[in-house]
Amino acid sequence: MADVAKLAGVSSQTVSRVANGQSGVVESTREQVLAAMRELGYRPNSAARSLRYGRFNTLGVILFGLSSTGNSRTVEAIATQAAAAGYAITLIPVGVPTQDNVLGAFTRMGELAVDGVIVIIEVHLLDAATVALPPGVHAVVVDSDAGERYQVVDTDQADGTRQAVRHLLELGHPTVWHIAGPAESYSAERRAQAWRAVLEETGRPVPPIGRGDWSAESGYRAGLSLPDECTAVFVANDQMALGVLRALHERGRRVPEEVSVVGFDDIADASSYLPPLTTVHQDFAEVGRRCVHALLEQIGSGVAAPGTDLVPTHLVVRGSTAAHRSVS
Amino acid sequence: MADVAKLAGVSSQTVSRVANGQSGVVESTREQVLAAMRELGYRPNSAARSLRYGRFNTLGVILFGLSSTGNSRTVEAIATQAAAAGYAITLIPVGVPTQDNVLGAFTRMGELAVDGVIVIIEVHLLDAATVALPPGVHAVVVDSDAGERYQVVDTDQADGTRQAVRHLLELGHPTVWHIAGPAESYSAERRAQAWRAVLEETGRPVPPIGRGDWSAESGYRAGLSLPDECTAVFVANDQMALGVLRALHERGRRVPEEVSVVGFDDIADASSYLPPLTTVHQDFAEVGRRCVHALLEQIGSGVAAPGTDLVPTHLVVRGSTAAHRSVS
DNA sequence: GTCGGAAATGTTTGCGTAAACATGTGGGCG
DNA sequence: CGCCCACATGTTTACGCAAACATTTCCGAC
Repeated sequence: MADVAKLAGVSSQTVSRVANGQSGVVESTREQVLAAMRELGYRPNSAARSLRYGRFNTLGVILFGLSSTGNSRTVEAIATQAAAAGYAITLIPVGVPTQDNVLGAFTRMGELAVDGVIVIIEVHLLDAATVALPPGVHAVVVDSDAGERYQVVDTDQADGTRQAVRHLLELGHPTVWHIAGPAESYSAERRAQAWRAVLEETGRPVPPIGRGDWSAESGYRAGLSLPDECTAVFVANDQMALGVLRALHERGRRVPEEVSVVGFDDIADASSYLPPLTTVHQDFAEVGRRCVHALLEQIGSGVAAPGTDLVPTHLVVRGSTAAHRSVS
Repeated sequence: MADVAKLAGVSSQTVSRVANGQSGVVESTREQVLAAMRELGYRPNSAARSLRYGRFNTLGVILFGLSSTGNSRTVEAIATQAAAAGYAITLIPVGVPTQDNVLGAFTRMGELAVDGVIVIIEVHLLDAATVALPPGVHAVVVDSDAGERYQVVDTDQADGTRQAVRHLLELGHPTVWHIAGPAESYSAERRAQAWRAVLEETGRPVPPIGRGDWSAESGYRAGLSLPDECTAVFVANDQMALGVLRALHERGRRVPEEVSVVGFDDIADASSYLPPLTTVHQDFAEVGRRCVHALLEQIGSGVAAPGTDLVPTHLVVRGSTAAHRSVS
């Protein structure tokens, strides 16, 4: 900056004013400064800026992985929304979501150049009081039930599940089987609980639960283990549903004629599955938007407002569900 | 920091030494300082650190979107690898990859707190000399042919395509149709060129090319337009291949008995498609690793080494391809 | 006892920026 | 014609940290 000032024949303060587009600089001077900037390839040093302002204009995102279905879309929405507000986002990946690793990420994050963090670890470790964010850090948590201690943005998992299960029951299926996600996952647990609740409320038998790890492959394995009397399955995400479709196909059970399948997420591919998948639509982008909005508000006001913000879901009926026909 | 120093009864320099784990601090003093840090919840200010050191320990990633299949996996690998080297990564999303937007991102990036950038915009704008990174910025570009001006890490698109097309020809198909990605995409063009080259080398007729936008939905539409005489299709990515499978299914054309389909990417779901998809495996994680490695080296040495680093690909044969049987 | 030297700790300084304050310069108005 | 004010620009300072240098302390050797 000093070099620019010298070349333009002005003080560094004037350069600063030009760089920030402040008024009070006469046009001819501005031109000179801009020319000097171009010539020297001047670019402001954001570290110094941050130091001066005490803010980084950066948000951190702590996540377990981008590969899991919705995360990348949520992160994308966060990035877009943050960019619109003049914030950059920094990714803090946590390899394996063990307690130690998560704690480690929180610690590192504390030293990172961020004004606040969004936590998307998908694992209900935050519920345990042993794992806590450093005090004084502005944070918004996605998909957790730590709503009493943190500001939480969550998809309305329970409602989406209810819609899915009721849809199947209304089609005349005697009951609905369930293939859940990993037990450590908060979302998986929520969906499983809601599934069980609907069955119990309506007096249906509750079949044993299947488990997968969100991957299509695990869904395939779970699908192979489904008993023959099963005529309706609610699968905890679309990718596992894809695996279930394949398993049922290999076993010669036609979908939807013999078995109805419902997924969760409504990823872009779901409408191209064979058959196109009936699934619960989740608005990842909206989750991202609300996270950023809530976090920026928290940073701006300086106070956290614990509580849970639920983003609605809705069932999208496609070709993988049909009315139950009793075995003739 | 000054507060900690006062509370511990030492100078701020000693606090600094403790914070950085330097030697030359007697145990009792260290204890006191650590205690004071804990009590005050002290966390070092990374802006000041960066300002002092002149480095941010942060890499920027300029990308078009995380939704496109491989990007999220590449970014994940980048994040993991960077974290291992003590670097954080900052995402710089570019909404629509127009020239203006990309230029804008480059400009913003110049002001960002990063030591270098990885560009994953998937669009061959960088080839045009009109769009250039700010001079003096350390950069590595993914999937581009700007290898003469930048350091490029690329998947061996051409070789993967050759393997795919030859595989189909060896199965006895008279020729191979192609459904390409968007014309703006560098990868799409590379794959289309390689496909055409193999057909020409082997003296096969070159059928008209189909186009999609990488989405399953667009693959579905392209699949509906395939003529009846088509017995083998090479689709530019797995998601479009999924759409093609659906289109063929709806048209009553059996895969692989009547039509063989090959995809590209080998995403996790591909093995669960109906039928499991034969596809070209791409090592996204390796791409990410090499990017980070190359970039860190460039930052360390201060000099760029333009050139292209090709990550190999290989064909994974599954159930969507079979020997050609002449129409009887 | 004194001196040298090593180890522990303190002091000064500058990284690049922008706010706050200081200075200069010109024009309008009484 | 002089005064004052508005506006353009310059100077000083502090942000938090750590390198470089300065000082203190303590120990052993003579």
